[in-house]
Amino acid sequence: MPLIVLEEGTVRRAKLEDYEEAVYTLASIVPPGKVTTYGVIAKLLGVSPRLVGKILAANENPIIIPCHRVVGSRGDLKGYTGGGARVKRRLLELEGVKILGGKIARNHILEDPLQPAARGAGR
DNA sequence: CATCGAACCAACC
DNA sequence: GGTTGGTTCGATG
Repeated sequence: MPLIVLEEGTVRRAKLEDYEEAVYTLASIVPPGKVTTYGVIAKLLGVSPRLVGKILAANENPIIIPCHRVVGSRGDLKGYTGGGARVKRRLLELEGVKILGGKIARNHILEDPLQPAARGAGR
């Protein structure tokens, strides 16, 4: 069972709009200079990574939603609407994210936005 | 490392 | 009922 939303005693299947809030929130808590992945968000919300992408793609608040801070699981930029992945890379670099060979350094990827700085600079 | 194919979840036609 | 999306992962060359 994917997800059930309760509303005043009413149950229904989860809609994309129900995930929007969660996805946007997770994306917005990602600090500058760091990024998260579609897979992570998807896992946290219990949805498929593509859904996350679709939500971010359909986000109506690209300004308050740093959708460019969401990248592929392997550090790939993947797509980005509103200019293309080209712009995405530029934005991330401006935030302080290091990108090598078109891929983001692993140390910039937050595997869990809910637990930032899981290991600090480490090791 | 690059490419191919299969899985996921919901929306759309 | 079938296809598509800002994906992901495993197997092969």
